[in-house]
Amino acid sequence: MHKAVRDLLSKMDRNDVTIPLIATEAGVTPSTIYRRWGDLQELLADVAVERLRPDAPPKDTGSARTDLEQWAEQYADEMASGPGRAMIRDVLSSVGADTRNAGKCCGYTREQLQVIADRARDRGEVFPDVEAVIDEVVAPIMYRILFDQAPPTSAKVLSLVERMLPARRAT
Amino acid sequence: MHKAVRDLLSKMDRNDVTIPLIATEAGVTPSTIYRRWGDLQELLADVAVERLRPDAPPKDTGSARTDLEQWAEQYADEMASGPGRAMIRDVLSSVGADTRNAGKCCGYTREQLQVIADRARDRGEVFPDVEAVIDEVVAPIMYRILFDQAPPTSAKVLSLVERMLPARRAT
DNA sequence: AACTAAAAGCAAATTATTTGCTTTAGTGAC
DNA sequence: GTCACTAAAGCAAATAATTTGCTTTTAGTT
Repeated sequence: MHKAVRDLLSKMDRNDVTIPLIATEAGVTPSTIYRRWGDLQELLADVAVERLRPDAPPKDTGSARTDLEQWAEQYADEMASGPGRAMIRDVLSSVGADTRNAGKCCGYTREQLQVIADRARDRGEVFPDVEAVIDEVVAPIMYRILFDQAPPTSAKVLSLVERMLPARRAT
Repeated sequence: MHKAVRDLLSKMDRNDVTIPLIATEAGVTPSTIYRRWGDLQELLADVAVERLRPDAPPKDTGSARTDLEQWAEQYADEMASGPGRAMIRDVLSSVGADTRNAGKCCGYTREQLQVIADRARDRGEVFPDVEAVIDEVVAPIMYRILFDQAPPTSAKVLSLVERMLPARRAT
């Protein structure tokens, strides 16, 4: 079912996919989908959460600073892209008891940052608390993407990272 | 029309309001609404943006620090409440060309913060740039509300504010 | 008053959603 | 292996929402 949705989303406008369409694509009857998910919103949210799950830990670039820089830039790019924004919207739009969907995404981010933080500790580097990174790097990026006309530039993302970390030693 | 939607939202579950219902409440035919707004999402977004517009400038409490503290606490409370969260969701869910809706909300916030900043300047106080306040206070609050299980506590909000401002002099 | 353009009404056609009932597929007991 | 039993899926009819073409009203202009 998830595959059918992904296929359709890649082929057509997000506003044109309907449950009967997905059912046909998946070779299934619509009522099956209605009974399992309730409505399109929930199904799309489900698919979006899956697609937002990182498929690999952040790249190890040798230092916490560059790890975080690269991770943050990639995160910002992915989330600010058309598909990225659509997925975030889908996740946030699923109603009712489900703060769980959005919570999962936040959880993925925490896990990724924790990997970077653990590596930093293992190297003996100082590194801020993951929650602080969420407040000072992740949150501003996401806020700009969701509410602002222009997504954060690469320079902006880097400046957020710099603010988190101890001053760079002169080369 | 907006009034009809507000009345219905106060009476019943958000997931049970439909366009035909709103049309009846407003004494209007459904096709009128479909033609003007396209779908329920857009109409709800429209109403939500209106309700999110502040009805007064931030209270003048005598100092930039307390102005910002009080504003931030009220902002966090309103946005984290059930209705607040629903309105944010409605605003973010409106699709298509409309980053405009979310942009308006961001604009309201900017205006409010600018009032506080201008007052601070008039008093001769130092005060950070509004964009920095958005990054370091507003964004973390909103991120926690949208993605985290628990909304930010009052203490958390205050600590975000403190970080923005020059150290408080000992009394 | 007559003309015009935009908005609203109306109703038929289409499409999506819900629901009761039937069928199928999978699981464990014997 | 076969027989119940359960959970999920199919099917189809009923209901509800959405779209659309066309007519009517409304408000503004001459």
